[in-house]
Amino acid sequence: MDNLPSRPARTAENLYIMTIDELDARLIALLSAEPRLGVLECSRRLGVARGTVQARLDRLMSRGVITGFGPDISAVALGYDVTAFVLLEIRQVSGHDPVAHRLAHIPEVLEVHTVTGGSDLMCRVVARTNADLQRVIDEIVEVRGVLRTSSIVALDTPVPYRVLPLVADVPRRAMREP
Amino acid sequence: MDNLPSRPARTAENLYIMTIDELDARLIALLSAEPRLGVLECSRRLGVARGTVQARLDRLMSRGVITGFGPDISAVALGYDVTAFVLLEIRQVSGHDPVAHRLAHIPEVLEVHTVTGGSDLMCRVVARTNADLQRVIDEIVEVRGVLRTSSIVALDTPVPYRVLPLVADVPRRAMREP
DNA sequence: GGGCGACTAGGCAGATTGTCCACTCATTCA
DNA sequence: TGAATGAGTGGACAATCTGCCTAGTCGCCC
Repeated sequence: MDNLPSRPARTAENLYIMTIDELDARLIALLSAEPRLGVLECSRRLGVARGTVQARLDRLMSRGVITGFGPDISAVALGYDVTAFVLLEIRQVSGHDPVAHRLAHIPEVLEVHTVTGGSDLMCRVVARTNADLQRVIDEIVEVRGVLRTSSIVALDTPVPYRVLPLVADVPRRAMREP
Repeated sequence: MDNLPSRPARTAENLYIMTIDELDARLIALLSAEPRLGVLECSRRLGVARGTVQARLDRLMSRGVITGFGPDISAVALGYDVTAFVLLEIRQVSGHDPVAHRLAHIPEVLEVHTVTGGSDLMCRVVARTNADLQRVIDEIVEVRGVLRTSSIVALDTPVPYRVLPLVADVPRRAMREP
């Protein structure tokens, strides 16, 4: 039918930045909604041949758009009810990486970014309780190279992490732009 | 062999907060490493019977520890190279939720939290370029109820989002604590 | 002692996977 | 214009896995 290839838009290093087409987006949405679907069932739902789904999946994975199908773990279900973002000021001379590397050894640190603005690093941490958060922050402060921290506690998460709207938007945007 | 049940630690509403045991942790780690493994192959790798793996998986899912196996999408691979955290100050009278709801309509907004501190909301956004980030922020500012924003741009992500260390830590912690 | 939950080991029919093939259609390019 | 190329279709194959079931063992708790 419509034979729109999802052509690579540009190359950076050997990493393809690609524009996905509408079928890719539908496939991703379908797999997000019912992740345990097999290739065959996907092809039925999408109304295309099984080989097509297989090829699309292979391409999405080899181009790095889909990085995996790892199980999504709920920290809350494990008893970690408190989420916070901790901004770090660090001793600049030693650089960011050694500090980030040491932060990575704390299990409650789920994510670390180097950032612009008044701080140098920002990390996302979880804890079991507010008191437990104090313990985690203490562990962070003890990391060599960390000078100061300030925390932003997340009280609620009205929009949990999601990428689907973005995925759906890419083909639309590609449509509008030549 | 060791017959440690992963017993529910406490109940909140009808949501079980559970302590997982070491086999659960190994299963999650295995599935994270090779997500497309079937139940049978998992049982071989873990050295337990197929039925056990099946039962463990069912329980982890029904208790909400594993919330799904959705495909992990790389925003970068889709051309969204810029990540930023935007702190919002909002008109308090209208409340957080209406604003969060409107923010949810912007595809580039990947996550929204209500937070403590000087700001009211914090969201994680992505954009294609710095100029594109300006566009996204403009869209956010235009949301009714938003008074002011300040942005923290993530330059690099030395520790990308992960939960595995936490998962591995839970059985250890349960070991230490009575 | 009996009940209960978790685990092992095995069997079975049906469905799915990976991997072929031949063929069509549209686009690109010499 | 005509050949080559890439994407998709529809079908086929053996090998494998799934969902579901049974029976028996082990450890724990009332």
